Amino acid sequence: MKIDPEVTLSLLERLSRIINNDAAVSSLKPAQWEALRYLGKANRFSRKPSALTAYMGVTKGSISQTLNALERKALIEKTTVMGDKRSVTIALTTSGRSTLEDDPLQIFSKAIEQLPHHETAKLNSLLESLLKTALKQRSSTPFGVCKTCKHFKKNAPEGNPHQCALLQEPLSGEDSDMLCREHVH
Amino acid sequence: MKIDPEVTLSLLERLSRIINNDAAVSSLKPAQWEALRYLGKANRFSRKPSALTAYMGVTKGSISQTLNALERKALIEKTTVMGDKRSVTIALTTSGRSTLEDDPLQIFSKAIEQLPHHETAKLNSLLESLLKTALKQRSSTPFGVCKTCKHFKKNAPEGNPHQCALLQEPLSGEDSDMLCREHVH
DNA sequence: TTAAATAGTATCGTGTCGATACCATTCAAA
DNA sequence: TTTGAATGGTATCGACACGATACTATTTAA
Repeated sequence: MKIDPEVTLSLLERLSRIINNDAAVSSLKPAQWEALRYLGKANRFSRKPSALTAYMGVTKGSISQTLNALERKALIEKTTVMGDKRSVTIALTTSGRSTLEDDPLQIFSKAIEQLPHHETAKLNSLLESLLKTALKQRSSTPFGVCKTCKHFKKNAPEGNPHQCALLQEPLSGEDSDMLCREHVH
Repeated sequence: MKIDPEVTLSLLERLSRIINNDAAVSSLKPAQWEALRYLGKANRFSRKPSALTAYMGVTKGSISQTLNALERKALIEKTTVMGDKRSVTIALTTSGRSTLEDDPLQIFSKAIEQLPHHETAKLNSLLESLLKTALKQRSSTPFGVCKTCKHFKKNAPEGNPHQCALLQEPLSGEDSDMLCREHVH
């Protein structure tokens, strides 16, 4: 007996709509939520408009607007990075960080937590394979965390616990758990 | 060891964005695609603006606009239903039906088809439980197909193969595979 | 030293969404 | 039977999201 992909597709579609529109009620719009979430877990090389552009898969113009909105609401701060005057680094404000605590997406957290662990792992790998399929089509990248990256050098010799071999930058333990735009498996 | 729901959440979030924005490229916008998809698989009691409103979880004003757009593009047709002059029934045009053939969401179909069947079933049930959690919060309904409904009377006596006990209406075999707003498990 | 690439911003038009106001029609209750 | 509420839809407004385009400033390469 053949299982119809339609069913799965349909479930994904409805779930997507809900996740993407959670914001309708709250103070932030969907794109703003997603940007804020990203900025909350991206490492310092990746808290930039260009990285966010790649992550969200929209044009830089749109990102610029979304970031403007977040800045007007005092949830983020932009600072021109030293070394390259064109570039901008984004930091969450205290207010931004506390806003993230009330993420409407958390209603799903409980549902996910209630699943048996091995099922969660299974779900993750299935979702990941779907995501990869889609990302491949738009030649985008999955944005993993440093400690699972090819360039991650654990316990690098020079004082700092770890290091990124690609960017030649030290990584703290906390850094290693953050998303990076350069992530490679 | 505890598995972090963050990971699952993050995957769902990105997947949602992609699914919800697939439309950016194509001729139809996300909301229009979703409405068209729904209308393509909803039974005759459910091809109405009010049912679509419940399905998509947005206000009737928004639905009205989206349907206007689809009508302008000649993908659907509205006809006032006999019996209640306020009510409207929507039908896909030939053009609408052929548009559905090129649904951008189909890139996922292949990925899903490649999964082992028991995994697809597992994925479905996991997604379904997540969806239900979210729908419960907004006191909405899952919109199942007739043949899995409490009100479904298989092989009803009166000539027509099946029947809906709630609406007291005959159901063809094809009908029984369509979505209904009245669906109850 | 100039040309191209890069990082961002600004502006426009279309679409989405909630909110509100509105219009018929149907239904219920007095 | 009238009359008032509920129902099913539409129209319009303002905020935001998005792609497209045009633009600026800086960096890099030739």
